Amino acid sequence: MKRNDLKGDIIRAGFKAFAKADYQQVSTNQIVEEARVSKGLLFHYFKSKTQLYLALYETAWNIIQRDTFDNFPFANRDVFERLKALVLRKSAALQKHKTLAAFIKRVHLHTANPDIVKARSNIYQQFQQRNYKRVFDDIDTSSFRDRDYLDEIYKIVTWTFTKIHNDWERAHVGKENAEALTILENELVHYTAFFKRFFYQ
Amino acid sequence: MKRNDLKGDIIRAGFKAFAKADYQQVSTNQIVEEARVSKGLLFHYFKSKTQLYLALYETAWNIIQRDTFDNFPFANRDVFERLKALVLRKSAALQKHKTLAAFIKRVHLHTANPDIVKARSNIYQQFQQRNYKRVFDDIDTSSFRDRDYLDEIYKIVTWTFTKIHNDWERAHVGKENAEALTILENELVHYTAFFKRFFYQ
Amino acid sequence: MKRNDLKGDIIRAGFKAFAKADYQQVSTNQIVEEARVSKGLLFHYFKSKTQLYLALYETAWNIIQRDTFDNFPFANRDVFERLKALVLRKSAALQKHKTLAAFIKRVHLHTANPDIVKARSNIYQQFQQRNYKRVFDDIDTSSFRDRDYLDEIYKIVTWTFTKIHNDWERAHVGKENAEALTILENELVHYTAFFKRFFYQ
Amino acid sequence: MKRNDLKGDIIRAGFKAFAKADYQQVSTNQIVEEARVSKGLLFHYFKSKTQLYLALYETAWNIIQRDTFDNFPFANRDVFERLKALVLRKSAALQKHKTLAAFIKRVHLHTANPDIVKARSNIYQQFQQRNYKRVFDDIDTSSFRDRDYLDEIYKIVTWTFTKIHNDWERAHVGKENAEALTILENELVHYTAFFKRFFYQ
DNA sequence: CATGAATGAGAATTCATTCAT
DNA sequence: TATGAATGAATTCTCATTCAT
Repeated sequence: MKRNDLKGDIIRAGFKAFAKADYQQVSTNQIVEEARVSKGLLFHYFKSKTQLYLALYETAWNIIQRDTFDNFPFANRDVFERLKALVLRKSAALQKHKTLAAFIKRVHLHTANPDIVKARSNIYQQFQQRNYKRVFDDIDTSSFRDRDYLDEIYKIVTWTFTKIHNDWERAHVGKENAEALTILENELVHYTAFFKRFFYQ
Repeated sequence: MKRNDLKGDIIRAGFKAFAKADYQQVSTNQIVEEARVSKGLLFHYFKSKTQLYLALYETAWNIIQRDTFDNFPFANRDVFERLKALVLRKSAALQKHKTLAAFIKRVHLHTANPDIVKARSNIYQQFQQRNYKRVFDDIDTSSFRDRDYLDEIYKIVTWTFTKIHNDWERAHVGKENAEALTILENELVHYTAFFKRFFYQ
Repeated sequence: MKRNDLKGDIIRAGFKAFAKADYQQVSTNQIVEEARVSKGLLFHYFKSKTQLYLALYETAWNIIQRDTFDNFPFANRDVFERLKALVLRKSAALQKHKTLAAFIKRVHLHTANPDIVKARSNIYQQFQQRNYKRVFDDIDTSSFRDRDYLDEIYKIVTWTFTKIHNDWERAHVGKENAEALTILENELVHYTAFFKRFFYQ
Repeated sequence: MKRNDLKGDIIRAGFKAFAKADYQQVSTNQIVEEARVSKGLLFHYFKSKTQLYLALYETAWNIIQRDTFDNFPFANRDVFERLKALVLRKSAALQKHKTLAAFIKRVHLHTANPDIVKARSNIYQQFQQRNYKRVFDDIDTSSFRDRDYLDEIYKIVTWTFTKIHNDWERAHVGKENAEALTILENELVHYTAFFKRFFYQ
């Protein structure tokens, strides 16, 4: 742990600024002032404002992912339980890191710069793929009624949970209490039971 | 019809520019160049870029509203039919004025400037109120089974139609054919029948 | 004649600065400070530093050309005399406008920016063409021994005079006295006589 | 031969960069990146960008000089033959080291920084003096018709050969074949014979 | 109503140089 | 020797707004 983590200061200042305002609206001046760092240092670590923005985005997902998969119940090899845990833990992580959550939301809203849009969706897809690879790894398929339709089932479950999560997020936007998470959990538990009933023997 | 409608030129150039790019992204220079008008004239008619933006927003809704209520079937005093017509005609108007539709969508996405956000939602609410006042004016309530619950019924119908419209819009974003409108109409017709069945005698 | 010719001030400051130092070495800051003008005004009149540079180059040649052809002895329809006058008057004009001469020399030395190099040589060629078109207009060819070789003769004379001028310029670089011009004139007179002797009847 | 010749890497990278672009145009960053060396090391070996530039210039001439005088025919004590050999071997050395040749040309074009201009011409003169001192050392003057005019003769020959070399260089700029060198040699041989005829008994 | 000259703060980025390790 | 973090002034260019005419 370095005494002077100026790069970290820049990153933190960047999250703070870009969580509150749009890419365009935030100036590199603001960031270096907030970070109490020279103008040059920002461009020493990140070769442009755009690169900084994208690096922050990647860092944000890294943090969320780390929290999501830290102590993840991989022991449970049931696919529905795993997906439920993924959605729930990711939501919890985002609620824990409010600045990151706000930042990520803003990045997704950003449409002005096409290069950013493209790079952002590449980064996002990479994280998604990596997550699902881990979640679907070493799944126990023995309980399934009909193993010929595993792919379809996986997709339907993934989409359903995603939709449930999105609706919940929209409904609880800005709210941060634990109660909201319980509501989400109940919803997921309900559908998990539903899926097991239909797809398991 | 004036020979030189320079204010109109500014407005048209504004719609064009702000439909393609965000508030921040568009410069007043771009607009006056597109409008082939002097810099000063823009600030003569609109005292700031923000005021221009908001004036355009108001103008956009005025145009949509004019189209919506031109030849509106006020003769039909049935509340469900009127609401159905409102939604349908507004959708048609937005499909007709594609630039305005794109512009309005962008304005609603804009979050950077809080003053703009506030003023925009005031304008929007005013239009909504005025619309519903006209639609609910001189309604024939004689068919209702129970007139004690009119308020609740009105709200439910309004919300339902709004939701149907939003879902339809998301599903047909960018598409512009008449077929899409027919789909919306069928949906609305279906629910109109439904409401009549339950709420009328 | 405007009281406040700020654009002119920028141009004069530009000539002064770019005559003393290379394109890169001169900052737009220096120029606006020298011209006592706001930063924005430079970019109001010239959309970039490069455009300013090229506009100055064109302006410089315009001035030299004006001086060269002001009261030009077009009455004399002898091609050799005209060419002699062209070279001599151009040299005199450059000696009169020392800053312009220094500026032009620097522009020709500039090799760093390929866009500038290309645009500069286009401008230069245009001026050359225009000059020669005027000089060769309405020439009296009756004295020529053999009119079949007019093109070749014109070229040889032009090249010879150009070479004489270049050698003279290199030899008298920086010197500014009238004596130097006399030397050039004598040289040109000498060759003019030579050409007439061989090419006229 | 050291394993890690980092100073040499910097020098090579410097030649490469400054051969392609002007002093101003090349950044120390470019050089250290090309040399795969840290920023600090450049300033450890060369205390400033200017000092690096001048050190490179001196190094370049050292290399050219080494090649020129390696196996130089000092056995031949005839002054004309020695001068001929000097010009010819220097030209050959520059054709062999194309990057150095390009670099030296650029340095000579540089006018922006007066300190550099001054220091560069000092270095150049030193090399010239040293060269001529070696060439004129232990010359056999016994063949001369009249030894009172040795100084003048030396100067005339030196200037003549220099002029021949310059003209040849301008005519063959960029060309790199051995044929060009032969042309230069023939020219020099011719004038050497001429000088001997007039100045020897 | 109409022009466009004029402003100046502020934007992103570059760069030679220093210095602690 | 060797690293690369750190600096901050300087660079070109943008832009909303004002104002005299």
